[in-house]
Amino acid sequence: MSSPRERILERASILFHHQGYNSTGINQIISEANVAKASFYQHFKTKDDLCVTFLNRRHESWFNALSEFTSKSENAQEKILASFDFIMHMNEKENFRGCSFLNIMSEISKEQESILRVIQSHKNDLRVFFSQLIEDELLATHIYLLFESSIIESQLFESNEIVNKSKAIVKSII
Amino acid sequence: MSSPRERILERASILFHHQGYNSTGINQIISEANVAKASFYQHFKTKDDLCVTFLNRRHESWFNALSEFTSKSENAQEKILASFDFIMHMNEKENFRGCSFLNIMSEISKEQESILRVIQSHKNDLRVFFSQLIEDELLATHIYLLFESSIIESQLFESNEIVNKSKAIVKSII
DNA sequence: ATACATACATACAAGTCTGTCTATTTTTTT
DNA sequence: AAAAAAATAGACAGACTTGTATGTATGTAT
Repeated sequence: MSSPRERILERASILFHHQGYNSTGINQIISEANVAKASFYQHFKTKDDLCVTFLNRRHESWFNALSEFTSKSENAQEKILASFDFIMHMNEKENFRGCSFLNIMSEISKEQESILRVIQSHKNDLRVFFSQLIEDELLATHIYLLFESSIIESQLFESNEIVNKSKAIVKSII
Repeated sequence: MSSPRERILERASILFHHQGYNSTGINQIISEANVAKASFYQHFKTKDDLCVTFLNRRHESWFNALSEFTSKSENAQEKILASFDFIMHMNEKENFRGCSFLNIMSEISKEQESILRVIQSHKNDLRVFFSQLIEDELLATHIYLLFESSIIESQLFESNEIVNKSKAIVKSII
C-alpha cells in the first residue's frame, strides 16, 4: 500500500475532479484514503494547500498525457489536430468532467490567490504549447481559444460533437 | 421597498455572481435581503429552485443587455464585433466574474439536472444569436466558440487583452 | 536499547449548511 | 370591520465543514 500522502492525493484527485472542490470535504478524502485526520494535517497545511499540490500534479500528468498522445503525429499540423482528439479521448475517459483547472477557477474566490496562480500558469503553458507549433502568434492564440472552448462546450453538452466541429474549423485555418 | 421575493432574487443575483453558488448560503441571502427564512421557503421550494429562477432571470436580462448593446450596429459584421465589446463592457462592470452560467456549471453535480438544463438552453440561445447573424453555420459556430473562450480567458487572467485579440481574429474571418 | 519520525484513532471547537416549525404581526381583500 | 393571506422573528434539527488537540502505536535509525 502506498504512503498516506500518496493515498490522500490519489483520492483527492478523483473526488475533486468528480464532485468539485468545494463539494469535497477533508473528512471524505481521509476516510476513503484510509488516513487519519492528524496525518492529513501533517502533510498539508490546509485544504487549499492540498488543492495546490493536486493541481500541480495534474498539470504534470495532463501535459505528459498530451505529449504522449500527440507524439505519434509527425508534423505540427497533425499535432494540433491530435490535441483535439486528445480532448475527446479525455472526455470519454473522464465522463465529460471538463478541465479541473477551469472548474476550480469557477469555484474559488479572489482571495485564494495561490490556487489561481497555478491555474493561470497551467493555461499559460498550454498557450506556449501551441505557440511552439505555430509561427504566427495570432494563429496560435486562435487555436488556443478554440481548444479552450472545445473543452468547456463538450463538458456543458456532454458530447464530443462540438469538439469535432472545432477540429474541422482548426483544419481549415492551419 | 420591493417584495420579499424580489429582494431575495436581487440579493441572490449579486451574491451568486460574486461569491459563487455553493459559497453563498441561504442565511446570508435572507439576512441581506431582510427577509425571514420562512418567507424564503414560501417562495422557493429549495436553494436549487432559487438558482433556476435566478438563471432564468439572468438569461433574460443578459440577452436584453446584449441586444441593446449591439442594436447600435447597423450590419451583421458590426453586430458580431460589438458583441465582443459587450464582453469587455460586462467584464469591467462586473469585475471579471465571468459567465454565471458557466461558473455554476462547474459547481453543480450531474444530479442537479434542472439547473443544467437552464444553462444548456441559455448557451443554445447564444448560438442561435450568432446563427441569425451569419449564413454559414460553421462560421457561426466558430464565432460562438471564440466568444465563449473570450469570456473564460478574460475571467481567468482578469484582463480584456485576450478579448481584443479574439475580436481581431473574428474581424479577420468574417 | 533508546530516540525519533510517522501514523494512528478519536474527541472537540466553532462554525457552517439546508430546511422545518411555531407563534406573532402586518397587509390585503372581501 | 372581519376574514384571509402574507410576512415576520427566531428556535430548532441534524448534518455538515475545517482545523486542533491528546494520547497511543509502530517502524526505523543510531
